[in-house]
Amino acid sequence: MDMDERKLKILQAIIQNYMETGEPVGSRTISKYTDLNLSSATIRNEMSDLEDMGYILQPHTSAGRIPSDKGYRLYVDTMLEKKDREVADIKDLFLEKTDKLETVLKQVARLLSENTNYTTLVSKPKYEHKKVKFTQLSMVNETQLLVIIVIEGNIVKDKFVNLTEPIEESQVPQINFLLNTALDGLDLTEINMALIHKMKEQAGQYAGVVGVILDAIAAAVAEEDDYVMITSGATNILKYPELSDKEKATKLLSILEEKDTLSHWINASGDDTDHNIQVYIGDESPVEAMKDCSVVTATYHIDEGVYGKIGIVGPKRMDYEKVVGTLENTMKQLDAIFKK
Amino acid sequence: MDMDERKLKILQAIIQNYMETGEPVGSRTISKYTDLNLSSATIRNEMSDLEDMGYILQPHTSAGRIPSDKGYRLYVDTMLEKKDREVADIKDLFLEKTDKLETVLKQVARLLSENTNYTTLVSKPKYEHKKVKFTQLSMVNETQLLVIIVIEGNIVKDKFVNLTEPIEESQVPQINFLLNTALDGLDLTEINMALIHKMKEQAGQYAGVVGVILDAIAAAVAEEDDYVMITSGATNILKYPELSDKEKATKLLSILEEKDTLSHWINASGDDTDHNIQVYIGDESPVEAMKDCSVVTATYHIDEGVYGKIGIVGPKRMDYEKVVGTLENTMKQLDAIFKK
DNA sequence: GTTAGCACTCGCTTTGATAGAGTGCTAATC
DNA sequence: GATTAGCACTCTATCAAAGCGAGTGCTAAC
Repeated sequence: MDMDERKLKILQAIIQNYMETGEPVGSRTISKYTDLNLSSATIRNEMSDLEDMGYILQPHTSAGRIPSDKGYRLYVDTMLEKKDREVADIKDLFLEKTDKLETVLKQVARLLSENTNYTTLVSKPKYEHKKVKFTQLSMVNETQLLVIIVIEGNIVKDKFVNLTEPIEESQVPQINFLLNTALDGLDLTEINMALIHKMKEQAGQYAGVVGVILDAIAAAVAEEDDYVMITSGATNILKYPELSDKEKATKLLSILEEKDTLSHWINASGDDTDHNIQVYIGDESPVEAMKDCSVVTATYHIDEGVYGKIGIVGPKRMDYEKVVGTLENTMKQLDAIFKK
Repeated sequence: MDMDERKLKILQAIIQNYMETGEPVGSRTISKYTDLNLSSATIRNEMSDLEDMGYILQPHTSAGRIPSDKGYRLYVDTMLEKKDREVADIKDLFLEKTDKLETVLKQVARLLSENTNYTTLVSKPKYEHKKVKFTQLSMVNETQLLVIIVIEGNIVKDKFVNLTEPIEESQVPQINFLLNTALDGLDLTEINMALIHKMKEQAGQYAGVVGVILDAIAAAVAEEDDYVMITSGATNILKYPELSDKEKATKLLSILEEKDTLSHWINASGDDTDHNIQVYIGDESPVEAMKDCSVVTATYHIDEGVYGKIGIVGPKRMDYEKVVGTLENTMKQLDAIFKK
């Protein structure tokens, strides 16, 4: 038994109807559904075939059919029509290019979740392999320094350092210079024990201070894992009956609140240049609690090698056309903003 | 009709039983409940009185009684026993005093929500009336500067500034000095249009640059409102049947996600020195969506005049003793850490 | 003042009956 | 050979009736 044009049309009709209503779709519904003028009996035969092929399934004997994961997959792969989706101009959110990246990402997340009525995840960009642009030391008092580290992509990290022995204000510029010459152009991953050791040796009289500062820098840089996911519209989950029973909702919301699992997964998927859009349907997602959801992800690029991901989570019957379109548009806008 | 010892005991028994089970409490239950050896009939008479006085109410004619807001209020005001509550040492969360305040607060929130099984809110401290400690300019490239502002309490703000005309590296220290002399010891609220105007005049040849920088500083300082609430354990809400029906849960979780309303309320309540613990039962809370909850708040102090609030949100039948005790202990620990 | 006893109320659960949506199969039709 | 009308069948969802049980209020006795 193989697929033909008519079966595809019927499958599409089932999926579209199910997306709107969330109820199993019966043969009579499809029969009345314009275009293909077929009786419900014929549709029934075709549906029976589609079920055998695994594209749809029946919740119980006397119910209509709903799409299976395989059905959705076919739909997403071959039946999506691309239309231009309007998204409010992100540029307007971005008052100046100097604004905090985090603020912008939060607003993008909010925009997307309000626009789609699904939940939005945004991962802050990873900058593992970025280089140190410069560091800046400031003296707070004679035993405390403030270290500022600026990384490519204008990411700013700050850290206070308590010194074991007091230093003179006049020494600060020298130490600062020492640090900058040593760290200039270094990859963040290169700031490790070996480097710290080596630099201490070169630091001569400042060995002690420099050691403490480097430790602080390493700590500050490592801190990035701290808070890498932004979520918005988590409560949208509760709008969809198939996700909102207590047990599922609790699991989902917990996962969203924790952020750990998500951030691992979403970052693990790696850089797929070209801000490829990926669709994970049900079990295709590696996160157990999301097996009743679909997730659409996209990659945005801030700078060469600095990228993050945006994900939209909704029920399997989410409006893929809208979500994919909206994400594509958003990516285009983000790229335009960052590329300049 | 007035209150006597016995009525109080009965009320207490009702409340405690209801807290455990969440079910209306009947006269027979209380009758079997040790101490006061009274038959269910007597208890019934007393309960009828307590109902007339407004301390308890009946969901329907043939059900037991549940405490009213007034009942809880009496309980909280007069019947709480203080016991020392153990909370994991917060000091251990705090690896060094140099750690980011936000990180610590997040961990405190998490600790509290896990400890109590309720939802925890933490507001970041307001620093409206704090003074500028110093600013530090760094040159990124010839038309871009990085401004760092350090405020009392070691709060660090950063902001990139795009210049309309390029400057020389050698000018940066001079401008920096100019800024520092002018801003040193200023209250943040004093950084306003008038000041900016005045400073521009004094800045002579640097008027343009200084103006742009001051605007940026004003913007950076204003940004604080951005993200002042931390929440943890929001999904705990769903553990309590009286809060977890779809409608209530959606409202509550939305409020928690938005954070705006909460932050207004929790900050509006002002500084009540002595980290006073406040209990809001049901309607006593000004937030409509929380009328089925109770909220316990406490104030922590980071520094003279720099304080934030911690709130714990749960069902009205929350374990007030535990929550109040835990919060008191937590406050003591936080104070000990910050005071030194 | 306390308590035993009893009639009564009311929500929750179970049961059974019914309606309705949908199917699969068969036989007739195109 | 493909399509369709027709029918028996299945399964769920809904509703009412019945019974249960927890709890009450009141009265009369202790």
